Amino acid sequence: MFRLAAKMDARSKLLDAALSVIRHKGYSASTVDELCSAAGVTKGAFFHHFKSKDELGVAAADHWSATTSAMFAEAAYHRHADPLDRVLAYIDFRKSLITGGLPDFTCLVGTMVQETYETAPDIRDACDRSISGHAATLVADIEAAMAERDMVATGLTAQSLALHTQAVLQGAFILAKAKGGADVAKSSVDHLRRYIELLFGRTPAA
Amino acid sequence: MFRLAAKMDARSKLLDAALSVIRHKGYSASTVDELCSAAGVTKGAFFHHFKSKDELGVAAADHWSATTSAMFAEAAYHRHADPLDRVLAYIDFRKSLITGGLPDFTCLVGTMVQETYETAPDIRDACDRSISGHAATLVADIEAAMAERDMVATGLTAQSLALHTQAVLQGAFILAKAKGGADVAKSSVDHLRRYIELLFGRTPAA
DNA sequence: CTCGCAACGTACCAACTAGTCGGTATCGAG
DNA sequence: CTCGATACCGACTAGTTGGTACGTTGCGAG
Repeated sequence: MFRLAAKMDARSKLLDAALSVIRHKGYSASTVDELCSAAGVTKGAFFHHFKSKDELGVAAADHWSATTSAMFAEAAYHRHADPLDRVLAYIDFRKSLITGGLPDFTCLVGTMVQETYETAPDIRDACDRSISGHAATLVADIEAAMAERDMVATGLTAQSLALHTQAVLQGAFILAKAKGGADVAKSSVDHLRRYIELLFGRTPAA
Repeated sequence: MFRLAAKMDARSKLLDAALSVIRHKGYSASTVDELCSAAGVTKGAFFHHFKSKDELGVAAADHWSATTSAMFAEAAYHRHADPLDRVLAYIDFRKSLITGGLPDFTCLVGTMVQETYETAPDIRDACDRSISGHAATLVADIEAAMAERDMVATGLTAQSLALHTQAVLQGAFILAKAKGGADVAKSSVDHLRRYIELLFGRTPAA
């Protein structure tokens, strides 16, 4: 039979709990027991669904990718006619997401990859898939915007600019965590927007 | 008597070891035992110098600040006559540091703050001091460059641009860790340079 | 209904964790 | 020399860690 999960099963509860707990405390400091109690599930259920803590880490990153990509796919910034407008609207959308508590708007995979890039290659790969996969959704629009302005000869690639947007966002989250507030992050996103406006020859707003 | 430390004492060895071990495995995953054996020191020495693991975390962040700030103070990028040239040379310098293995060029405090921003306020503050303090060393040059071009009215502040440079660097490190290579990071630093060139009305090189 | 299997729950363990505690070595002051 | 203080050692502990063993429940197939 197929698995429509009308009722939330232990696996889903664990994955959702993982997103929250790991974003609060980091991956290593998140214990299996804590993950279980946050999910309202016993340890037996945990190791029934995941062979190890690391396997949950991979699944959590994949779950994060699925959740966020669904959210961005539905977002309104795609509706602009001009490709550059879509890119700028994406940035604005990202900025609008920076609200509430730090664990609510920071990135799970950005946090996890810092702790696991050397010790858990599977998790690192899952984090890379998440970040690079999301960046890839921007490439087409950036490429179209570049083509309209024959910027191809500049040596600058759409792929590299797409990755740069993610770097700025990840860095903005780190600064926000260090300073304990969201303002720095928003300000950095403003700089990113201004960069793209300047790059594509549009006069910055403010 | 004053403490000239002709011979490396246990405290210094522990701090140096901490920089290395934590950059490899993150803060939480770095155990006290491992820190000790990496430093060639016993556990007794550890808890003689530090009341707790968290206290070492704070000391490690401070030690990182001291080490890096000494290095940047001596660097050649200060020697340019024009303030904007100094800022751009700083960026080039940062890019030139991105070589070798990932644990060698990534940032200790950027790694630590992600794991501890909620659970260990003392460590978070130490990380903030390190990042914000380093950013502050750029403010004067950015301000001078802005003044020369009467950019003050734009609402853009030197402080915010200085912090943005750090955000880009931190984000570049995360991307590098995710992709397992330094190239993404360098590319992001190139974007940062181009932004500043465009912002200050200088034609980008490549 | 029975069978079988996936989805859990409970009790448990070996290894590891941060931190302690009594002891020793060294060194400068008096 | 003695005295005291600082630096360091290493065995120990109480609690925690990821992971296991085994029992129970529920549910769809035949």
